[in-house]
Amino acid sequence: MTETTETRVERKERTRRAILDATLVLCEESSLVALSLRQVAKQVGIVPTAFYRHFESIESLGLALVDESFVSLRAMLRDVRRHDPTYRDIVDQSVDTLVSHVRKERQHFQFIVRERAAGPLAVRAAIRHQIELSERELATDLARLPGTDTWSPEDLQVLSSLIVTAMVATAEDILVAVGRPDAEKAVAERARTQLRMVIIGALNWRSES
Amino acid sequence: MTETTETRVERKERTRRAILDATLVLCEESSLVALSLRQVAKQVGIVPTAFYRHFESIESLGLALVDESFVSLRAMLRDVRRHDPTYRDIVDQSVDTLVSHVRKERQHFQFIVRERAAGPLAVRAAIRHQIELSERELATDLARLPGTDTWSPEDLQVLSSLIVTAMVATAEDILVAVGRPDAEKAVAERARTQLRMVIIGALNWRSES
DNA sequence: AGTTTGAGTGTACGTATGTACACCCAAAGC
DNA sequence: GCTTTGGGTGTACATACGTACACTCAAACT
Repeated sequence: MTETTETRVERKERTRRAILDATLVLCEESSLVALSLRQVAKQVGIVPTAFYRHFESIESLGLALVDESFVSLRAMLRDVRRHDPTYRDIVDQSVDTLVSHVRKERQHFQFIVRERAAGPLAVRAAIRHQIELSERELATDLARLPGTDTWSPEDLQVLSSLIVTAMVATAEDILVAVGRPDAEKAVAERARTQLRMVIIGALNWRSES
Repeated sequence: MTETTETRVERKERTRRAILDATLVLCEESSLVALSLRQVAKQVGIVPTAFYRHFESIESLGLALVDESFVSLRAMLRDVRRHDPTYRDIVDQSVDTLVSHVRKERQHFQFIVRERAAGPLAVRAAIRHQIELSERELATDLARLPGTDTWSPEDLQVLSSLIVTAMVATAEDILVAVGRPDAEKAVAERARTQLRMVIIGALNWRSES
């Protein structure tokens, strides 16, 4: 018998976490907009009305999950940045990091990918905003790389938007392929090739326009 | 008084259409998985049980809408193909065609974009399959263009997947920007730049690997 | 003309939904 | 020690849900 007398805030935090986790589980095969407060409560093991002690609506629950998801996503981006930027290796590193993070944070990625297109309006807006922030971060990173000296800020932004789009699509494909190692490898290989194509296009860009 | 005595199949087809249209309207601010048969019936103006005369479930309704949506999408792709392939103009043509088709078939695009990520399993699978077909079609088109003679079929497939991904993302952005002409222009301009970057990358590809 | 067919109706059910309200009781604060 | 606070409970209700079943009635078939 582990007699851990919990403090009040600890207990509250624990059920809050349980609600977030339960929602991620339930969202694996549905979506926030098709999720009822009662389903969540049942999954958590609390009575429906207790839900309101933590969130005022499913929508605000969703916003909390968006914040949480992007915390781990930013951790991933920091991982990518930590490695030194040799042009060839940066691609392998980035894709590998993406694959492993999607696997580790499967539920969060799935949540983001799904609610980005189908969630409540405020949730969709929040995700769009976060992705836009990521694009800007990537743009400033790209600006530090050799060969981008002559680029305009606008073109850098456009390029990073293209890269983020491709990586989001790759994350989606990994989620579909998860559990089938050969399919996962194929997705990763394709992502690497696409990134290289984009980089080559970028390196030859200014000389063209 | 227009006394058009309808034939029986005409009448059936008319309510079937009404159901499809009503669903597209209701899906504009929600999703198939959050849609009830009764909502659809009410919107159409029939009694709930009458729904079953046309579809056996919301899911099969969704599959019908997927088919329908991709008919118009393929019409768009035919439009793109009709124009002669000068490398510079092909980009402008394609993006313009995309923008105008998304505007004209707004509901269908919105439906596809949303249900692709959040719809019932079978619907998601159907959409993935259709997009994969589009990628392959694009790949065979690309193979006919000058400069791709030395390409492997795999690389062509990878390239067209990248292009389709970018165009899907562009369609999403147009849907968000719709009604704000300046935002629409910005999205179109960005899509053009991205397509050019990709093409430049592609043209310099074989010499790299 | 008489019969069959089938889209659409109306009623009826068990179940799930969001939320209001009064309640409990242990940790927190005095 | 007594009071306050607040997470969690239980009951209750109006509403919405999917679907079963028995029905109508005009077009279609014979």
